[in-house]
Amino acid sequence: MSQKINSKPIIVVKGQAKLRKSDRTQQSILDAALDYLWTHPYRNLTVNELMSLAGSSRSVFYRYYEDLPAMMEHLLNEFKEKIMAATAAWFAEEGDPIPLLKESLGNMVKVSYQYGPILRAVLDAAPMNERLEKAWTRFAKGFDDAVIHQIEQQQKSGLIKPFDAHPVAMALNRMNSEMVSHHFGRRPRGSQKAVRDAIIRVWVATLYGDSALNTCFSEENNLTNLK
Amino acid sequence: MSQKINSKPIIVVKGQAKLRKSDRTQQSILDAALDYLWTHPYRNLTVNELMSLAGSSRSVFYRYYEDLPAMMEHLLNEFKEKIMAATAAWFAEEGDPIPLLKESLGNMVKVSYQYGPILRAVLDAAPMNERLEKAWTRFAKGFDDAVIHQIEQQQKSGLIKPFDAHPVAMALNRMNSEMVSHHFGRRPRGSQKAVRDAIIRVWVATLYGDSALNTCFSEENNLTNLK
DNA sequence: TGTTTTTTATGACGCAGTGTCATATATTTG
DNA sequence: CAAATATATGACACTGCGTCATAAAAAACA
Repeated sequence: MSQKINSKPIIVVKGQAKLRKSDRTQQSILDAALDYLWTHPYRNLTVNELMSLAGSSRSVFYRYYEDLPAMMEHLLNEFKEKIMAATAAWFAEEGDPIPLLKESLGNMVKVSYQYGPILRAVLDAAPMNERLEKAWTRFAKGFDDAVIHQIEQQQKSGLIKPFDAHPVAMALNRMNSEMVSHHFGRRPRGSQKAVRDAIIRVWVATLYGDSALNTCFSEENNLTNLK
Repeated sequence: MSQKINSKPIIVVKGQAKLRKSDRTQQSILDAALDYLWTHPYRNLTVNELMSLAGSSRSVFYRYYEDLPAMMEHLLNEFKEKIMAATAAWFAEEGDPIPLLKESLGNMVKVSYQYGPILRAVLDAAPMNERLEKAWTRFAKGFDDAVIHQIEQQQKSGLIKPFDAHPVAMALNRMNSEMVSHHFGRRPRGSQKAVRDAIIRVWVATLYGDSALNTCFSEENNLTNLK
């Protein structure tokens, strides 16, 4: 069972916000986890190893998280917020859908590049643990539903040809997560541009046709220049 | 370490090919594994559980496989052969590429439908074990390379527009494995037709453009009718 | 067939990692 | 600075793994 942690307001000393000990400990655990996951696979992470890096004894961990998958779920939720904010454009339903889709996918790639190991570790860990698997499934389904809705909306207005949006949305989303997890999940990371271009190509060709693609890749200048 | 298993020729009794005891034991292990994986996730499979189902004691298992991931690698290799044979058409480089691609993808879906839990279990187990992860990576890379080659070939002949084939091939292949693993990996399985149509749509739109798609889904009759 | 040789199966062992205590030590509060 | 509360610790039992020495059996030989 995960324990209750005191979460009273922080104390302010000399104008510096001083966090509670518990908050600092928790942060040191998360920092250690991130550090570790940038260079090692999730499967090799043990509570012992993690807490040595974090600078506390093993059993302290269980005061903060039920187990490692629970900690990963925490990291997944942080990632979720970032990715939701980053992809909002296409879902906003106002403006030209094709540039908006490009923007959303580009931002998705950018955020994933930054938080790569979190996504990778979650994807790696999910099949090992029922709770985390469900958390990931919920996250993915939320995304699927949003994309399905968007496709169906634009099918009504004739922008997208009619087809069963459900499996296509799933296919495209799974492709995205696998691509970014594979390319950005561990150092050295792959090329952001190559991944973004490939993803945009597949999405745009599938949803809007290859004519839209031409406009897409002829004027590459309007994309932030990335290495 | 995995042990050496006697592999002398089989004995024939009363016209019936009688397998060695060791062969029968190994088969009973694989059968039990398959039975199990149709209804339970890989993460819950223990050597104890498996060998109870197979009808031998736990340590017998280690005479046949180094560990569970090694057994999964064995199953992956069986799957690999089936899927290679099933998708040969598009790679054969003779005939009209678009119907051939449709055929290959359709067969891929059909075979995956049949051996769903193997693929799912391999994908689930791979991140837990370095050896199996490498085996899966090798398998996936082989497929990627074949698709890359095929795309580049058809780009030269002008059939496919020019773009970086590498990440696109990867994206499409990962999409495929995630889709079939998700839909066919456990009972009740999803609709074969929905998955196949979605996959074909994305591949054809991406590689050959949406004009090719029209020909594709207007004459659905030439596909074997599946539920 | 019966006997020897080889193959296959078993239960017991030590190991690594987990999650949970009762207890000790810090930290915050008044 | 003392009381109250929150946090950290080491030791414990438990599960599943992989490896033995040894027992049982199947196959080979005669």
